[in-house]
Amino acid sequence: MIDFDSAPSSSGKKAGRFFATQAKWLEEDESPESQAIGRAGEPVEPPAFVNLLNDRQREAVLITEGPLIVLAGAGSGKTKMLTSRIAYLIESRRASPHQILAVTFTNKAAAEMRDRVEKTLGLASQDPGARGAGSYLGLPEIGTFHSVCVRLLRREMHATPFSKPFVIYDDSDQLSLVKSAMDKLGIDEKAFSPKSIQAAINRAKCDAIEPHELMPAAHNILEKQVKRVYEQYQKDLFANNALDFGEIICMVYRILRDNEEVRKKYQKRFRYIHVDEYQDTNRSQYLLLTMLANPKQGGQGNICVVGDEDQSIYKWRGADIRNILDFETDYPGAQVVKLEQNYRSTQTIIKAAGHVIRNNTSRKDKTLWTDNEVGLPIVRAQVADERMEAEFVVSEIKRLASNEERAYADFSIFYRTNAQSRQFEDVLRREKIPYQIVGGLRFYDRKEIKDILSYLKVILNPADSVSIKRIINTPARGIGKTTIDKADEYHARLEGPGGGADGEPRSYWDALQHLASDSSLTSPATAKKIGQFVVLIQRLMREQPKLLLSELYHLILDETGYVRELRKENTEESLARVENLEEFDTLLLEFEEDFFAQHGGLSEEERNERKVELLPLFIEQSALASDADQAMGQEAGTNATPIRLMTLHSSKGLEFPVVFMVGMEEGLFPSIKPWEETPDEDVEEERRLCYVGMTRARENLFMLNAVVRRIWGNIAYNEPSRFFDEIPAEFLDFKDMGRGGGPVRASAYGQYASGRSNDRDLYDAGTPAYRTSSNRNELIGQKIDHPDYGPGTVLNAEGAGDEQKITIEFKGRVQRKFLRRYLAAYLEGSD
DNA sequence: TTTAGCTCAATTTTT
DNA sequence: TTGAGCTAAA
Repeated sequence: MIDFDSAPSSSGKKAGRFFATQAKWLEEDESPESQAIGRAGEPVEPPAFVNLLNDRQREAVLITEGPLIVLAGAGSGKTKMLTSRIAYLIESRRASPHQILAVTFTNKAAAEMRDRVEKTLGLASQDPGARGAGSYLGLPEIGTFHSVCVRLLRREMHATPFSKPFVIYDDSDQLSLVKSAMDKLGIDEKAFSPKSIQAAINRAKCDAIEPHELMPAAHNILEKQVKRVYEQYQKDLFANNALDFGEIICMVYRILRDNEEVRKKYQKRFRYIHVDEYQDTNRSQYLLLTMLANPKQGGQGNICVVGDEDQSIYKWRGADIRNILDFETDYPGAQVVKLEQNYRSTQTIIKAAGHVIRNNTSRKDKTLWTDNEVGLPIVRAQVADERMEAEFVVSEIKRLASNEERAYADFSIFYRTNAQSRQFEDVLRREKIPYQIVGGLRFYDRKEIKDILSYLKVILNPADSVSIKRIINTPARGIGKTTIDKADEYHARLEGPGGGADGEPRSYWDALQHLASDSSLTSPATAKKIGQFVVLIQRLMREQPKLLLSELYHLILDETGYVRELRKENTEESLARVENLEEFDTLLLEFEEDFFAQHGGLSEEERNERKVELLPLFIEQSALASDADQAMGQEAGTNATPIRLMTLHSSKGLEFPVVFMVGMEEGLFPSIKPWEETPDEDVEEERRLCYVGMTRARENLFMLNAVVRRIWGNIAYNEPSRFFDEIPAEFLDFKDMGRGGGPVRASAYGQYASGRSNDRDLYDAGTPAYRTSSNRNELIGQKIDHPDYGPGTVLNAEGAGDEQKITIEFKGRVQRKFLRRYLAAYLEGSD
């Protein structure tokens, strides 16, 4: 039943004995109930860490064989269970670390899991070199879907279309390539937005659908164009030696599906597979897992998936909730364990959140409970507007910080959309309270960092046309649009039939080299400019093998004058970019140190030999890393632990003693358009988001709505969120400060069109922002007869109510702006 | 080739 | 309202 032969020989006496009794005991009875270690009379000594688990967690740890789904509620000790399980598999010699795979969705989750497995196994102190080294030193393969797949692709390069190291394209690189593909096909960007085509391609990739499998409806032009672009895009992607995020997964799936040798290798190797956040997996990830684990495909069937359908908030990104709901069908004989005890929050919070989520229909039967204190009621505060909202939150934070001696790091503010952060930032800055925006612009997404990374990518992989185009005129060297167009054209000719003399495909880089050496193709001046760029890149490529990564970086800066240009610009922004580049320098140095530390004890000579590995490794991690550097972006000079501001989505997986959920208003949260039909599933996803937010709070939870809110420069009167209605009053402490800002006027546009009524409503709600903007459209095009200017037409309207500004065009294309209230009398059909 | 003004769009974003 | 991206002028 269990193949012990491949397990490493037992080194410790205790482990060996444990192992032997364990095996005997498993043979006697395999039912899960009997597997609870520590039963009276059982002569088994389980590792101490197993006894630190509750009954359900322990059950999930001890069901090692066969498919297992763990439905883990919020705060139920899921990570503890998973790490214990992995440690237990190793400790009991069921598997060597090498045979264990665990996939997560974020680097952070992977890092935490690695860390905790090490700690549980007591390895951390003995072998500092093992830190973060993943499978190098016999630790389990723990990583994100993407990092695990990229490592596999590097190992199995022979099964990929690549012969040289590949680079990874992020979303903006991808968009560039989509645009260039559209350009090649002569598709007008105005007729079909590149972004929507990019989104369609990614949707297909989430479902592991290849271009030839797309079946556009006969009358659907958009779908037909998507198919064409997708085909071209894939060709270009591979010609550039590049992968996008979706392709990383799809390619591994296809390799496992089509290449029996590789499939068998990994099916054999990964004896125990774990998947975290299973509710967020998409179709392609599901198929990939099937290839590795499902016995129907030859897998060993030991797959443990952990998830919570109530926390599935990424349906819109391709997550397929069926994966979790259908697990038991996909894996017959699957065992189910529910972790329902919450260790995080007060009873009030857990019960209130439970009432909210109960309104969803598509869920499994699972009820969270807790032994914790009842705690304080949830504060539901109604404020006048978004400014008051920020003032109230900050004053509460100040009050709790002084009265209850809470650290700023104890607080967190969650909002639905990033745009909502501004009010809070303003007030926090004014009050000199340190704060940090979580999940804003990634460090690696900053322009200056992306520019330098593009240089590094081109040095590593000159076939990468997207990166070349990014840097060919950065900093400016007189290569503008005209020249780029010419180069594109020439490249297309090279690529086309009869292009490469030897039949080899010609890269963009090749085209540039030709253009530089043959001025008859363009002009002497242009050829010279291109030539300078080509020489620069060639020099960098030549130097690369001799240099450390950080030295190469400095060479790039020197040769391009990148920092010099920024300093010359001497604006606040450009100087901030210089700082980021310095930060990047530090990052490179740390990366090098880590690398050499991991391969500890290298001689000078060996170091010299291996330093060429640095560049590809760094490029890879920079593409896949995101929140590792999340600590950055903190305001300078605020060393104190900051208040965290983030979207509800970013809050998943975190917890805070005090949580403020703001902007709890219909239209904003749940995010719906009142004038459109919103499918129930969409509202359910919003509700899960609300559930996620609430269950982040340990002790105090505040939920706020503003009576008036400015959205996109328009004024909106939104009803309080329906989620308030779903929380029984006994859990709420209602504070109404809605009139604090003075009398509330009705909107300029009067009547409110929503079927919903709410007896907690204190005001006749006005017009939601979204409606105002449609009224704006009704206004545009209207005729007017102005006493001074004569007849004219409304061109545009900004703002709302009395302050609304209207642009009018009169005879002779004369445009004037007026406040609407001065014009009301002259407008047709005006109120 | 650069840049100043204009239009247009506008949830959420683990990689 | 904000910003990104693009067209018309310097």
